[in-house]
Amino acid sequence: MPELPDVEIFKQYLSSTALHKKIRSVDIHSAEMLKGVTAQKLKKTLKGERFISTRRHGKHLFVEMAESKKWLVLHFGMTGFLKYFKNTAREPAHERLLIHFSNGYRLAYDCQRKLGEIALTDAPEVFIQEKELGPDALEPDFNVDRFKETLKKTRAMIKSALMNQKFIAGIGNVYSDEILFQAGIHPETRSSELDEDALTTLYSQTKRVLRTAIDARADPDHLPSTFIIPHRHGHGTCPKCKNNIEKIKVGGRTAYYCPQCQKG
DNA sequence: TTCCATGTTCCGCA
DNA sequence: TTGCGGAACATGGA
Repeated sequence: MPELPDVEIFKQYLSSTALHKKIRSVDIHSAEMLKGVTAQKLKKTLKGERFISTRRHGKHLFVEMAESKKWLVLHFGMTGFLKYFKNTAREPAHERLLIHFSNGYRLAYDCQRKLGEIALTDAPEVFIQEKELGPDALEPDFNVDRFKETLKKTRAMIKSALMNQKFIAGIGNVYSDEILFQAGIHPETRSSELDEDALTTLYSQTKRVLRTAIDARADPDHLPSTFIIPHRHGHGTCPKCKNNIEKIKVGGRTAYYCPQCQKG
């Protein structure tokens, strides 16, 4: 489930495995996932390089190269993840990009449904601007005033507004449900109708939920029992009031919420 | 077999 | 004109 917390974990994973190692060769299995760069150009750019640093903005991961100073950009769609391995037995099933290092290890970008994206950019800032991405949900500069300002100016349903990457980068379907549950706000509430108190609560819960998820390594099994995410499938019950969780469509996406605890 | 899924983008309508 | 909301996209599992 690659939303902000998941991508943060991918960033930590890549940083602790694949940095500073020489890239011997690159295999591109699904060239249609490359955006704005040809397979030939990407291979040529990566070959002989070393990754030296990583950054994350919302759901995008940026990996800097030592020589060219360019950045590899990875977006994970609904099903993407990374795997660093040596044994072919550990090779994932839907590799779209495979980077071979001179130490014999490989870094696979696996994306079963191919809704992710592989790109190259001169700088993360340039990419973020071109994509018109909003501020990262966890960046310190994104304070309560900017959060309120952003959400007051749209009449979209609050769940849709939280998921709009041009407003705030990093929140997807699953964590928007969690944030709204923790804040006690109904997902279909019009964003512009939220009062100051509701917005203040929503802001602090946005930060808290995302940080808590990162601390849990974005693993649903490690999330607090007070979270709704573990009860998000099947016929779950609310961890606060024990009533049944409702499943509805909001802006075309599946939303789970507690009708008792989340009022419009 | 049909439906549904955590992602973004595109198009029609208000 | 702008922005919202549903459909489409690619693929596979229930």
